Amino acid sequence: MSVTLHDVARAAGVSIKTVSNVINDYPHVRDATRTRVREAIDALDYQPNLTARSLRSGRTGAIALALPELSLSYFAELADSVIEAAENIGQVVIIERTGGDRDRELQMLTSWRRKMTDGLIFSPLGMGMEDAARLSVSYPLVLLGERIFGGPTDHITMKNVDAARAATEHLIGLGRRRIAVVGAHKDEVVGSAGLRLTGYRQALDAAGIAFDERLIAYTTLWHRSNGATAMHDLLERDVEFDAVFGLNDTLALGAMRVLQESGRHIPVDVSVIGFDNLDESMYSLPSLTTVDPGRTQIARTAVQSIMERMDGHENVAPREILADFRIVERESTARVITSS
Amino acid sequence: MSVTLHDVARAAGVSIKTVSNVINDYPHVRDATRTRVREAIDALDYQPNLTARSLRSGRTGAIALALPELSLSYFAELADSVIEAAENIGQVVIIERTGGDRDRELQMLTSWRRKMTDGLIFSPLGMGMEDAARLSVSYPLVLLGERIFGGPTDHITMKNVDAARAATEHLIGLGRRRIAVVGAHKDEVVGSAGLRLTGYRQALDAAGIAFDERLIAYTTLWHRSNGATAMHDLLERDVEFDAVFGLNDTLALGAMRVLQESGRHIPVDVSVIGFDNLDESMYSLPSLTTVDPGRTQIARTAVQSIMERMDGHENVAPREILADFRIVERESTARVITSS
DNA sequence: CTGAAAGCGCTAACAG
DNA sequence: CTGTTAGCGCTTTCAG
Repeated sequence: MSVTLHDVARAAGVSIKTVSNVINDYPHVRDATRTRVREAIDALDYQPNLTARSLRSGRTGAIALALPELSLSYFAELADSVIEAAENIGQVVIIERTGGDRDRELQMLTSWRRKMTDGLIFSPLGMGMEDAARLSVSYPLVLLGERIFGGPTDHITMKNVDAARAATEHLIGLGRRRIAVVGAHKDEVVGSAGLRLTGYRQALDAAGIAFDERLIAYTTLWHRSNGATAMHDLLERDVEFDAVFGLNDTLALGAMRVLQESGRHIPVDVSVIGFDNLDESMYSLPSLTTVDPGRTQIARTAVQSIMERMDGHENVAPREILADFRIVERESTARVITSS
Repeated sequence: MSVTLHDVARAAGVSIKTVSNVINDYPHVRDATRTRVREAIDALDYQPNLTARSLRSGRTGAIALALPELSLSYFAELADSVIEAAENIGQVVIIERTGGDRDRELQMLTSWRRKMTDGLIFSPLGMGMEDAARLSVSYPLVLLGERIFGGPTDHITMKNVDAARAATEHLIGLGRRRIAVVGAHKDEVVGSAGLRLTGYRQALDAAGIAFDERLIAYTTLWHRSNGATAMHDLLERDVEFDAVFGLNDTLALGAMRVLQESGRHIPVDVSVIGFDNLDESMYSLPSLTTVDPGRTQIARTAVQSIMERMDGHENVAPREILADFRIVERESTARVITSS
């Protein structure tokens, strides 16, 4: 079997406590002893049993991350960021798929399997405001996303309204006045779509531009194909527009594609902006201007928050943290020099 | 603190052994006792401590999955499949990022953190054949991918050569004779690029079509933009072609894009096929014909293999398992009815 | 059919 | 500065 503290202790001719002290960098160990123990550890290739350590310490060193599915780019990149942030502080991440299904999300919250983790970073898609109370759990839980606000836990999300407003203002700053929106959800108030549409309207209002319902294209899902279909709708509607705000990058990419097929040139005829700053947006043709919603900050803060709640901050009031956003200017909104 | 076996035992008026028996569905428990214990469990909302169970049983219920990064769609979807497969048999998955870096991959193999898992599903990108011996480890390890063959562990991968050959034959079957390849790697023999190019050449040979070096476009990375750039190269090369084989979907998607911009119609002027069957290939315009490399089967088999190696099959000789592939026909290779 | 008790490998009081 | 010892919560012989 695997080598234990006892084996090392015997080999080094000390007690297991001393070995433990060396391993945990406990200061009061004589140098000679320390090196002797170190040698024994190396010789035997001793590796601590993390399970035993967990049982003793009550910590597992693992964080659960529950999200809809990794085949959605946004969540894949979110997971990547969370794993990286966790790794930086020596934690590992267990990923759980909910499929965006409300029942599975609720189930997740009380799952046995959660017991092997120190906390849960939870990104629901199916749950709504009416489920907020269910987030009251006895372990560190951090909520992500735009489905539930004002819940009983720390909530880390992006400045959807402000960022969408800034994105729209960016287009307005380019001289655009007829700005189409791709991916809106009918009658949604919270939720990414609702909040971002609010930001859009705020920017319009501030600039004195009238809101035109005909410029809004609705989709239920946010895949590339939905962006494409929405753009087809817009083109058929025969309404003029000189810019497009894709409510996320995937939509914008799909819309951009159809725009180009229709013979319009981006960014000369139409400027396009997205939201999410996915990796692939950097590589599209033209590259896509987008809103970086601060994913790494969200990930880092989420992990940090779990750790804080673990050691003593259990009773601090729930916090609402909004990550800083940033417009990433790329080719799709380049200023075009027109010869006059 | 949390409720333990003792608490339940006390509440039910039995010993902890009996409670344990009930929890583990041990058959020889009197019905009356069983229900009494069940009630106590419900009343106290008892949940077993998985860490303690792990310490005792020597199993953690978690599998590690080491891969380059989740922002690459292929790996995101692979991870999704592995998580799903693991979930089906009650295991969770810890994802580790290597960035495709050889040193980090080697490090992964001996990491302390691996100790919290029952085994490792390992998808290297930086390591090569010369590192095969490093895969000799004392825990269940399953190798994925095309970097190392004939190593000391179970290896699950796809039929790269056969599938690439079938993809090429699919194009030939459409009447195509000048088939360009996007994403080749210079002088590579193993590795996805090398193997798939071999399959391509086999199909050509079998059909009596001469290999033309000018139809091969090389790229180092396999992003969309690389597919686009490669296609630009091909077009500038001024060489005729009537079909494109993207060595993966991402490349094919990028290439398709540039083809369309150049005024060529897919599939009328040029047929395009990819490799990987990513989710997004279903939603492109036109939708992309591709090779489904059997990702779910790979994931399922990998998880299964870890479990088998855990209980007794330690000494079975390493197996090389190739998943079944399948051509997924979509619009990009639709047969075009030409009026003659 | 059920109970007592040992022990998985580790950490942390508490002694010395 | 180092050793002894008592558990963390569970499973599992071994007795009854």
